[in-house]
Amino acid sequence: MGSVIKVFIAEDQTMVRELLMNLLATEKNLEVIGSAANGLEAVRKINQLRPDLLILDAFMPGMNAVEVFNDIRNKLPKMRVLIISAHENASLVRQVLELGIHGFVEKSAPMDDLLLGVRKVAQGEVYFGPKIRALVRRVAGEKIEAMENLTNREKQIVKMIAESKTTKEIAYDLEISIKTVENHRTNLMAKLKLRDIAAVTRFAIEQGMVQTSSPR
Amino acid sequence: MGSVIKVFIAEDQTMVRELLMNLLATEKNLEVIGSAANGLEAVRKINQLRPDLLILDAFMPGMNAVEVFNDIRNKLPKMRVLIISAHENASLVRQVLELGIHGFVEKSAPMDDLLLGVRKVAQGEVYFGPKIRALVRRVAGEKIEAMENLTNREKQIVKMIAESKTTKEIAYDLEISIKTVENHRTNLMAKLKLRDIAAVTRFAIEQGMVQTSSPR
DNA sequence: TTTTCCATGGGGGTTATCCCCTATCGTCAG
DNA sequence: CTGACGATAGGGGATAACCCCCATGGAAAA
Repeated sequence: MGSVIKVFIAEDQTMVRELLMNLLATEKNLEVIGSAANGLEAVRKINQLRPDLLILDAFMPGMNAVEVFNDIRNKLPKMRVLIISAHENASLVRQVLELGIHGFVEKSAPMDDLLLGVRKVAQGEVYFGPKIRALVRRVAGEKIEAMENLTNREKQIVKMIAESKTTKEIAYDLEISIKTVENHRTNLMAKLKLRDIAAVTRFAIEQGMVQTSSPR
Repeated sequence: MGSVIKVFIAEDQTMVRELLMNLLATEKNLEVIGSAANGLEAVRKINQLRPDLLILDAFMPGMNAVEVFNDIRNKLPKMRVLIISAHENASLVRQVLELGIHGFVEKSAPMDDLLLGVRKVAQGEVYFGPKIRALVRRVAGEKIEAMENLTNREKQIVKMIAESKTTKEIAYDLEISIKTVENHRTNLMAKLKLRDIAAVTRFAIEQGMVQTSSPR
């Protein structure tokens, strides 16, 4: 590969964004062609600029990395993606693996690991930071597995329960009977081995399905 | 102030830490005398190095900024502290204000605001980033105030509810009658304007009273 | 083609939550 | 001293949550 690789940076933390831009400016073969500080801006600019490599912060205002990726993957199937994240979130890591994203580095990693990740992913290889590798090993099981056992309907209802919706309201919203919602609730709680609404709510928050600052 | 200000940086994100160290190295009057990537390491080194200015990440592995500050405030009462945070957490901002910390800048703020914050706090002034200022205005009233209106008994019970304890279990644990617990629950929910367990759970998590990974 | 899984709906019951009330006793501030 | 507040305890009732059970139709997998 002799040509220059066009890089786009999507990162809401100004400090990190600036650092990356300065850092990559000194790299041969790389050219930073743009940046964004939130998900929507990122999607718009990426579609326009069509970079070869996207460095994407895991959590940005509005959209997370997976949502951004889903919005652009079909339009730019050859683009390579490196996720950087402040948190080693098990659920996110799993989604990232499933989506076939090429790299994931935690922000607490040494700078060398970050640069290595950028270079590897830029060259078409795959790279995961040390903590992410450890997490992938450790986490193969646990709640993520339980989460996978939930049907789409059940996931939908977990979220609504954690948002303080009552069974009646859920039934109305989904246009199904109260009894069906009760059955789904019973089944999902059994699968997750949870016994009450408080536990379901904690689970949903942990999985990033709802925020603490939900309505009501 | 003609003398050189000794700065210590506590930040787990390597990128941000490196950026700050490089950035502050070019500042006159400032000298970076050390850094740490987690709370314990920070406390140890700060006690040893006795910096004049501490730049402290809000959330680090093991201890958060408030815990670190509480550990060192009495030993180094004249040290100035600037918090930097990726999240604009209402509860944290309130604690920070109460503790008399001198500055708080969000990581998504422009670099100019960050540098301004460092300079102001270093010079003995107070500085809060744009989003933090907005948050303080917006939030001065809402849930934080409500939280303050809770009695100790009520706070205790909020926590237990969010930990999936039933009314009966709470009554047993606190050695009071079920009816008293119900009354406390009713009162606290009215004060917080919450209508069900899911909302109480989200509130408790938001306030840092419980973790999502609670038992059960 | 069976079998398995999912979504749907219901019967029937126990327990917990949620919402009104009233009331006593002690403490602390005005 | 009086009034406000917090912690305690209770009555009574409506609704929601929680836990079994069973059944059906469709889709997907074996």
